[in-house]
Amino acid sequence: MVGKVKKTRKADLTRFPKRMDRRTVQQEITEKLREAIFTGIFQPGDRLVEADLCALLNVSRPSLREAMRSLHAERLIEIIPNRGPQVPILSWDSADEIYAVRALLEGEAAALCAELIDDDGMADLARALDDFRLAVEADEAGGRLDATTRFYAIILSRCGNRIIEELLSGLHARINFLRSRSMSLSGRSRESLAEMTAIFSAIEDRDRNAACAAARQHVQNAREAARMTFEDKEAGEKAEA
Amino acid sequence: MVGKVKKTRKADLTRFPKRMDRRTVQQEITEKLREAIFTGIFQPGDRLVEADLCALLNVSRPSLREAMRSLHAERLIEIIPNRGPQVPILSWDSADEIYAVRALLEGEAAALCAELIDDDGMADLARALDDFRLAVEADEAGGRLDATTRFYAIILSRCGNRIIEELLSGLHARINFLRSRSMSLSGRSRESLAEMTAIFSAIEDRDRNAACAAARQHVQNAREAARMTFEDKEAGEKAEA
DNA sequence: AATTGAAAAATTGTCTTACAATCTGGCATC
DNA sequence: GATGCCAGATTGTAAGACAATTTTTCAATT
Repeated sequence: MVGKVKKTRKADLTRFPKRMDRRTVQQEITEKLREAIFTGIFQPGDRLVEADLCALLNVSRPSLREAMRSLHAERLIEIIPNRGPQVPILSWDSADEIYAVRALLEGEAAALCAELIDDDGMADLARALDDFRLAVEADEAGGRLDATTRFYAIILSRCGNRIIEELLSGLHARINFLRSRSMSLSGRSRESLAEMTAIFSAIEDRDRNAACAAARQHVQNAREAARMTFEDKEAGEKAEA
Repeated sequence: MVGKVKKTRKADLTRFPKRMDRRTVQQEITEKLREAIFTGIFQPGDRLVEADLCALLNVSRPSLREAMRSLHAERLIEIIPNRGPQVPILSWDSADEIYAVRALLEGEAAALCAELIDDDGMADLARALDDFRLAVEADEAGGRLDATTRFYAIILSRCGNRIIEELLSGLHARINFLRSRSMSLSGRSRESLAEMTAIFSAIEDRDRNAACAAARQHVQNAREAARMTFEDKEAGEKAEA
């Protein structure tokens, strides 16, 4: 056996996807619940009662609880022992910290993207930006959020660093409800358009530093908008009490 | 009811910890398994068979599977459908991406720390650095890793941004086995000592930019050391085949 | 009227058992 | 040496059960 040479070479098929389409029940639950939190069907502070969700989703408790653990590790829910899971109420301080890290990571992503993106990617970016422009002019909230999400997804997928992509998508999920709230502030979408255009131009020019600065600026402005909705909400709650 | 004013004000006790010490079974399992991966008891590529672990830890399968979902969401294990969980084999490309993000985040953490740390924190940092120096001079591998971990934990806990702390501890867990490997390279610990001293000095001087640069440099050097152990290992594996 | 205390109900944490679906490895066959 | 098939191992999922804990209800008390 030693020193023997193989005559034919075979492909390493160990990593070939066996059943790509098949998704497990727990995966489906996790995705559905994540989506529900993401879109605001479950509001911050809502408790997620296991029995209710099992009945709703038609799954067993063990499967549901596994999904809960996944969401908990993603910080999309918090689990208080003997009390169960609930959607966390994000303080402004925490949200602010998330915006700070977003600025850092999105700046880096834009910079890397400026160095790495190809013509295909630029075409995709241009299309997303155009869609956003159209949605702003037509004043369609849904279209704006969708186009923004696509715009960023393209940058993240082309920045050459999957870890950045992974961390940012986690952070985005945690403050998504703020994004939809602040994006509806009057005038915010036109500012957004200008900022995103700046990012686009910098990437088009392959200007690493400009892309970083533009992306950071965009996050900083989004942070300001979010802060305003936070203050509004707190004022409203005080008036209520 | 409307317009009525409360006569007395009571503390909001809803968030008071009811039973701080009590930990659930699933929490304990998760921590034990995380620790086992962290310390290398489970090697990359190892499969984690549910039945075996249940017997080992004396817990039921549902509890174990919940723990697995947590670890999966933390990317400490991967779960292949119908094949089960296993410790991921990190490619150099992935590790490299992690080092890039570490440089970004640890640089920012050091910068923030330089602005925020108080005298207590500096004293803690000085102690950790001293311990590291002693461990280097005594050539104690365990002591070095321990002191390094403490040094960084202090910086992270004092940087004022919990998200950075959270993300970095996740990244550290994923490349911990590389850290212990590369830290045993000859001469690496003396370099580390110099780099950590530079970080310490910059923070002591409250020099934001210098702290950031020093921390980034430290990560870059650690990356280089890790790359070498990767090449060694690949060469070794080729020779074996 | 507000507070306290205890019983009742709801909910979670955990284990056990069960079984179908899928993967793995060995054996016979070509 | 390749192919096909069967048995064993392992995972995915469900259902049932029960103790521990929290929350609610409601009457008794100050």
